[in-house]
Amino acid sequence: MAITTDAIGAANGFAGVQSVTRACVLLDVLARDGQLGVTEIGRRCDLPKGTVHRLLMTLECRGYVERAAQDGIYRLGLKLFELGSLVLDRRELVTEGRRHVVRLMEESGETVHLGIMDGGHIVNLAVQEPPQAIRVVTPVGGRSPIHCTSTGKAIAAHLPPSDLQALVAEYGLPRYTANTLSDMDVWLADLAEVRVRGFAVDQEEHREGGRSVGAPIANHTDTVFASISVTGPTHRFTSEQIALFADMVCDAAADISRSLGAGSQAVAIIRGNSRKGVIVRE
Amino acid sequence: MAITTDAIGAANGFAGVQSVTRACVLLDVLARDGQLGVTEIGRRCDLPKGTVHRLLMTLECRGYVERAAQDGIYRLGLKLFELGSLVLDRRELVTEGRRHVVRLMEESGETVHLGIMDGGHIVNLAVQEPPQAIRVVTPVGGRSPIHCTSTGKAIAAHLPPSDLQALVAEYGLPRYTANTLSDMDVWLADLAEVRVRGFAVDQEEHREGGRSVGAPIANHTDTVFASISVTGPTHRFTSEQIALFADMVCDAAADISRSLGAGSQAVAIIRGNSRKGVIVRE
DNA sequence: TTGCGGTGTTCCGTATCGTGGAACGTCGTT
DNA sequence: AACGACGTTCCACGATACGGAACACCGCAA
Repeated sequence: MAITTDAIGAANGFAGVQSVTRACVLLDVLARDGQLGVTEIGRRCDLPKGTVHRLLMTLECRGYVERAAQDGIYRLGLKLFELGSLVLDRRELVTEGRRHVVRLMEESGETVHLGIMDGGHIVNLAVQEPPQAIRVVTPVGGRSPIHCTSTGKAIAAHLPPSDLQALVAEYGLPRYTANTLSDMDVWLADLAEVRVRGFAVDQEEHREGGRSVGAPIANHTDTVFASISVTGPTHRFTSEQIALFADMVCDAAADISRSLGAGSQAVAIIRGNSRKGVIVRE
Repeated sequence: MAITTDAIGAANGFAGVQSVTRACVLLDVLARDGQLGVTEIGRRCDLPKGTVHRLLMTLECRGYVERAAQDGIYRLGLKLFELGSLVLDRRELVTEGRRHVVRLMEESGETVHLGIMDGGHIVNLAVQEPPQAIRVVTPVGGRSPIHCTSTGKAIAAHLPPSDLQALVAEYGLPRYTANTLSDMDVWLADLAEVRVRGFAVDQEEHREGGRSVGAPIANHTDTVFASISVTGPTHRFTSEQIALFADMVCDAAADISRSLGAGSQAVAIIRGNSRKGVIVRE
């Protein structure tokens, strides 16, 4: 499937500056498919060779792409890494959250994710994997769906209904496993439960054999904008374990929120009204 | 000073696609100065408001920039973080090197840098800081000069003379401290010494009060392309300590090179012909 | 309230600029 | 030697981005 120039929120007519949009598409293609030649890139995004070549040269001048010395194969450049690192530096969330992420990993012995919402998806800002043999691996910077992960649902639960409608209208509730909540009403009911409990649970809704527990993080304006979660194989996520993990995750989320300046009432909401147990689908 | 649209290697006439180059400049400005409004960005890169606004909207559609909800202030977007993370995933160097970086930090008790050369500078791909109170802090993704850091000199020492000439012709040997080697001949002599010893030493040449020891890393084509170093305050880098650090750093560099598939003769070169001591400038 | 200086945003005629097809040079393979 | 596939260069055309100016909106001060 060719990556198109359709913009993210292009319901309106604005398509953006053509060549800039195209340059972005080239980067998307390189991000998805690794390293490619001019012709191949042209094929994948329906552009003539000449155009692709010109755009790539421009991006190369700026360090956004680079090419293997001999064969003229292009790949993403270090400039992107440089800019990407700057993005995180500006987000106190990561500096504040990192030690909690590590501690939570050590406490739980499972993979910990710290995520933020961006354009209908969850972006993993930090990941800490346990030294376990069987563990979940998700790359830093990777994106996860919002409707079937505990990080996603922890945030979604605190979004205004209109935003949820808009999100679902745009992305739908695509099915990943047999357990994915792909019905709007069921999903909304689950989110309501998340609000009551204070934490979200993903029971193999995203990946077969994987469960996770996540809690929301609020900032100084008392708005939920991020979340933290532990993830692991189903057999280590029994009802009792989930209850234990939930306590740890909520504590961590509350700590991070406080250190970001969230008010005590927001923290109380995060911690949930009741810690009633989770019914595990066996 | 306004950031211009001059390309990196624009000795030739090719200036790139105008709007793409401009978009890159906008990102550079945002990277340097944090978050800015449309007018201010326009001022800093000499573009009319309308143009800046149109370009920013395009970049926003793609997630390369984002804006605070209320005030229309732009900043770098998470898409850049996403792409930046991918750049590293593709570089086996980082996955192979990270555990060595951590081990070296623990062994030495000092800050460890893993760097690669890009466009006349060293980019720090990984940094590990010790839990010391006094320590060197350099952000991941940050750039360092090549002529006055141990990471830089470790790589430069194994570059062909013509490349060195070209680098100096373009960037010069700017002085950072009183110790900076800013004379070409002196610098080349230092690099020759690096080749003999197998490791490079920076004696407050980059930062007042900071010393570092670095060794080159070769890949499967037996080409030096990266380096690893320990950095710390001068008082912890005596002649004896430097000798100890040098052993550790060279071992780590050799290990990483081997795991990247470097041949044994390349590793031998990296390890240097003689480990004769370093004369410390007091 | 009424201005004012500062934003961000939109508009539209113009000519600049990017476009893309086709031709070229250069490999490696048959 | 001929082919195919690649990256690169070229150039006339016209679509496209440009940018100045007008607009809308705020917060502030008089």
